[in-house]
Amino acid sequence: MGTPDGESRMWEVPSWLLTQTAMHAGRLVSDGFAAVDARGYHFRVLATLDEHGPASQATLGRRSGVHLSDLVATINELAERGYVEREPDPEDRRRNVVTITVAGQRQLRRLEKQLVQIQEELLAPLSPEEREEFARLLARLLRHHTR
Amino acid sequence: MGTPDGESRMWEVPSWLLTQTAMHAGRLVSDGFAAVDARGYHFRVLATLDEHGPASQATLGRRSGVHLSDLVATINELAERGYVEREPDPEDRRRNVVTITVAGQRQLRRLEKQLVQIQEELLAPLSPEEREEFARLLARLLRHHTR
DNA sequence: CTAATATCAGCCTGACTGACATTG
DNA sequence: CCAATGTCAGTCTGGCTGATATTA
Repeated sequence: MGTPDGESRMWEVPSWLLTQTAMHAGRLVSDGFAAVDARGYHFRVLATLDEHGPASQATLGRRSGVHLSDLVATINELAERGYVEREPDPEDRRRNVVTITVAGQRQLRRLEKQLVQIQEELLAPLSPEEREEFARLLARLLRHHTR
Repeated sequence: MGTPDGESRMWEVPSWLLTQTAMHAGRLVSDGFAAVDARGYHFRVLATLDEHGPASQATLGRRSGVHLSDLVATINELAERGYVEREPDPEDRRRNVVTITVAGQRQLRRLEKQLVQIQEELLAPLSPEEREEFARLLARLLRHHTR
């Protein structure tokens, strides 16, 4: 693949640079997570549970930004692996209370470690100052496009 | 959506900033292209045809970086709209020769115009110098991750 | 009756894999 | 027989939509 002729003009289009680079980042992330039998949603859900404690799926969805429908599958996967427990709430029988387990906390730490390493790989060619500038610019764009 | 609690720590993770921002960029691009009844692959294929002239699908795939399998569908769509013509190559009957039409060139110009406008929207909060720095950093990362 | 909650099935873009038939 | 070409079906991640059933 590399840089086929037809793609050459793309290197002047910021949106192209952005989405392409993001694709590589996405691969690094999903590969890194796959190495510990996880995927992106696992981290977000475990991190949210760890930070805020047990919650219903609806609350968890609101806090983590993961869609309710996706949350169902994610919690299935996490529960299968013993990283969370899903129990009916006796106070409101519509709800499931989801709780992170000790094994889940261990897994979260593994995921955090992976994430650090992934950032290193992703930003390898940039100096510390450039990395900061890069993050700063991205954050500004992201803030602007998320109201 | 905005910034739910569980996402707050994400704002320190460059890969997250990158993929999220790219998601917004991707939406801008596909919305902008959809406004002229197109999608991303259309631009890449039309631009390649315009730059290099008629080619077989295999060649076109190599030049544009679009996968052969996706190219089939893309050319179907472009041909339906009258933007390209697909004819069997009399010299090698395995091949189709794909040619951009005059209407296709008009469409390409529309897409290019959209693309310029999209960059403006995407980079709105950045100064000209910041935009350049941003593109420069992205290009360096992308080059590094594409061997 | 309405609202919240959980579940399930399905869609979308872009990149990609694998199978297959035709032709060189 | 092998290689190139075109086609088709299907996979994946993340973010969605919509329908449905249960319970408050």
